[in-house]
Amino acid sequence: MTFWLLKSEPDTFGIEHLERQPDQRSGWDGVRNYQARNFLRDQIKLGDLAFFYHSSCPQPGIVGIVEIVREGYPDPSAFDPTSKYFDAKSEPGKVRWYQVDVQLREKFTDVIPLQALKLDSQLASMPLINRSRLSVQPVSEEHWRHILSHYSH
DNA sequence: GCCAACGTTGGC
DNA sequence: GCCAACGTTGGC
Repeated sequence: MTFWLLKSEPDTFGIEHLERQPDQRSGWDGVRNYQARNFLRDQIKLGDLAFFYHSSCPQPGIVGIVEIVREGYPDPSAFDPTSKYFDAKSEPGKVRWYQVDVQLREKFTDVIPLQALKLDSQLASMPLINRSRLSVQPVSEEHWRHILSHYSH
């Protein structure tokens, strides 16, 4: 069992969008970074939990928890010319990009702001804090518990 | 809108 | 294989 953090822009797909999906469940598509892809393809397992993180918005931060309900499988949006995630270099039959399916487990009543997490020395080693532009990242169990016990209610 | 971080591309 | 140019992410 591993913990994760998944970033998404709320203008594109925020936790409110997930909340409105049938069964509050959705594919996590559009990841176009190889390191993030490798996590999706190889490491994220059924039943793993992930923080849902809102980026590029007025209040960046953690907004809830999702559970992985399907492990890595090819992201069809890479092959769809009408998709904003279309990848012209993806050859048919050669899968480059993967997604998982997530289901909403908890929507926090308040955002846990990035601003607060950055001030917490216990969290300084999180990729969220010290590594830019990684949209899928592991969260240690220690950090997971720390964030839940100190910042969510 | 700016710009730092950093990943990708392509010429050599 | 190096590295400069370029593109994207994402906080501010």
